[in-house]
Amino acid sequence: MAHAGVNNHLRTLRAERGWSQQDLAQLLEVSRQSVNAIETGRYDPSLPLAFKIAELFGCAIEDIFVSPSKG
Amino acid sequence: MAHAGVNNHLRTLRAERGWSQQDLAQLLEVSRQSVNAIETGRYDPSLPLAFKIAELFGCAIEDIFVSPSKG
DNA sequence: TTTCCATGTAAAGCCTCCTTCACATATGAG
DNA sequence: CTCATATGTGAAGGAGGCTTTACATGGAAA
Repeated sequence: MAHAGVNNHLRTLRAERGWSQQDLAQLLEVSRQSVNAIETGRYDPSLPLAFKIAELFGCAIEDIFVSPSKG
Repeated sequence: MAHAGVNNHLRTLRAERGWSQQDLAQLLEVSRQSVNAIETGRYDPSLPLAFKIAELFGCAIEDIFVSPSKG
């Protein structure tokens, strides 16, 4: 599979909280594989999932996901 | 088709600039039908397209797309 | 070593995003 | 009326997001 269109800091944010991918998956109500695929850059989350992630970490989508057009 | 997971203000922003759906589609490099489908709530944009839309209008994704968990 | 947990990944299947082509309606200009 | 523009939608197909099942690796602990 090709690279995702957007980079992200999900792994860092998750690690800061001491959560496993499984923990995060349950909080987001998605599968562990989905969390892993997003962290490893295999694909981007849907917009609703991106919102859910941002809400969980209490920040803006732009603080977690980084458009390639910006550094 | 069911309703999209996220509401948006795309139609308003586009109208403020006097752009047709076709105009906006060309600026975003997507089809006119995609713009229409997003405006009419048939589906959500992908995360990369949401970024592109936000960048075009010079604001945050959260300023255009509204998670249903918030009013 | 054995066991357990965390992570990475593959396959198959379903649903969503986005495309093109096509058609319908409405509105305004001439 | 005729013509052009703007919008809404349907169908079919390709690419991508997400699921479950399953297997592999690596590290920590006993």
